[in-house]
Amino acid sequence: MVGYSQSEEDYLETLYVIQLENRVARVKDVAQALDVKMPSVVAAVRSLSEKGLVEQEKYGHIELTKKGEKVGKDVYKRHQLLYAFLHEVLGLEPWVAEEDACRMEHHLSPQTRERISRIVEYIRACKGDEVHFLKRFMYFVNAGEMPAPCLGCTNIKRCR
Amino acid sequence: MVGYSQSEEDYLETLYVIQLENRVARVKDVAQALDVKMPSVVAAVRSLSEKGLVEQEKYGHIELTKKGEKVGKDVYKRHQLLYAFLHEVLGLEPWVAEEDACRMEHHLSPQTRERISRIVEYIRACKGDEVHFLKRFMYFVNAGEMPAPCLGCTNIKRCR
DNA sequence: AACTGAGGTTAGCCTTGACTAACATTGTTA
DNA sequence: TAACAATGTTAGTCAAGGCTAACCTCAGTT
Repeated sequence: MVGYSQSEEDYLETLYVIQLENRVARVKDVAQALDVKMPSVVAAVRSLSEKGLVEQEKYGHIELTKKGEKVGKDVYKRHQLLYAFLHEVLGLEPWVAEEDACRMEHHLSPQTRERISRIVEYIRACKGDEVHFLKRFMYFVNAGEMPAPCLGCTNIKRCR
Repeated sequence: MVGYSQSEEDYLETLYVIQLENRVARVKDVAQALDVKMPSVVAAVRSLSEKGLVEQEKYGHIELTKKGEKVGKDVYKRHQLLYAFLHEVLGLEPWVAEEDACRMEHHLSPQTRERISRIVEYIRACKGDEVHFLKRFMYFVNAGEMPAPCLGCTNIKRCR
C-alpha cells in the first residue's frame, strides 16, 4: 500500500478520463494521450492488470477495475484542483496551468491538497463580490506589482 | 539544454547546500543527505562530472563547477520558495512543507514560480499590518471554515 | 472466402538510477 | 611505522519504463 508510481498514475488517470467521456479505451488512444508508443502501453497494462487495477481481454479494450477507477479518479481530482488553483487563483494561462498540473499532480500531500482546495473555494466564493481584498490580491498576483494605495479605506491600518 | 532529471537536481541542490554551509562535500555526506548508498553517489558524480557540473579528484571532495552551482542554486531557490509558500501562506507544518517542497521543487514552470513568489511577497508585506483581508484569508486557509461575518465593514459590499 | 491495413503484441534492446559485495585508499592511532 | 577503521570505488545486478522492428489479429472490402 505504498502508492503508485507517476507513470502508473498517469495511465490510470488517462483511462479514467476516457471512461468519463463514455469512450472505450484502446491501446492506441492511451498511447496518443500520453505521447508514448503502443508497446509501452501494452507493457503498462500488463503490469497494472497484475496489480488488479485494469482488465483487458487480448486485442480488446482496456477497463479499469473498481480499485483502478478509485485511483484514477483520485489522480484526476488532484489534477483538477491544481489546474483550478493555477488558472483561477494564480491566473496562469490555461496551457501553462494544464502542463504544470500534469507534472505536479503526483507530488501533493493530502494536507497541501486540502489547503489549496480551501484557497480555490474561498476565491470562488468571493467572485463577483466587491470584496476589497480580493481585487487587490488578484491584482498583485496577476500584475506582479502592488496596487495603488487605497485612499477610502477606514478599516485598514496601512493600505499597501 | 533540455534540463536536468529530478535525481540530478537533487544531487546538485545537496552539493549547493553543503557548499553554502562552508562545508566540504564528501561522498558519505551526500549519501546520507539523499538517503542513498555511497556507490549511487559515486555513479551520479561521474555522470555529473561528464556533463561539466561537478569536479572531483579521486578519493577527494566533490565540488560544483560554476555551471553546476548555478543549477544547484536555482533548485535550492525553488525549494525555499515552495517551502515559504507551503509554510507561511498555506500554514502547513514545517515537516510537511519541507517534504512537499522536496517533491514539488522539480516540477514548477517559471511562470508558476513567479506567481507563487508574488503571493509569498504579498503575504510577507502584509504581516504585522491589520489588513482586513489578510486575517480573513489566513483564517480561512488555516481553519478551513469561513470567518464570521464582519459587521463593521463599510467598504465591502458583502462580507462572507 | 481471401486480402489488406490498422491496430495490438512480442521480443529484444537501452538508459536511468538504485543496490550489494568485494576491493582499494587514506588517515589516524597504537 | 604498521595496522585498522572509515571512507571511496568498482563490478555486477536489478527494476522501471521507455523504444524499434517484426510479427499477429481482426474487421471490412473486394
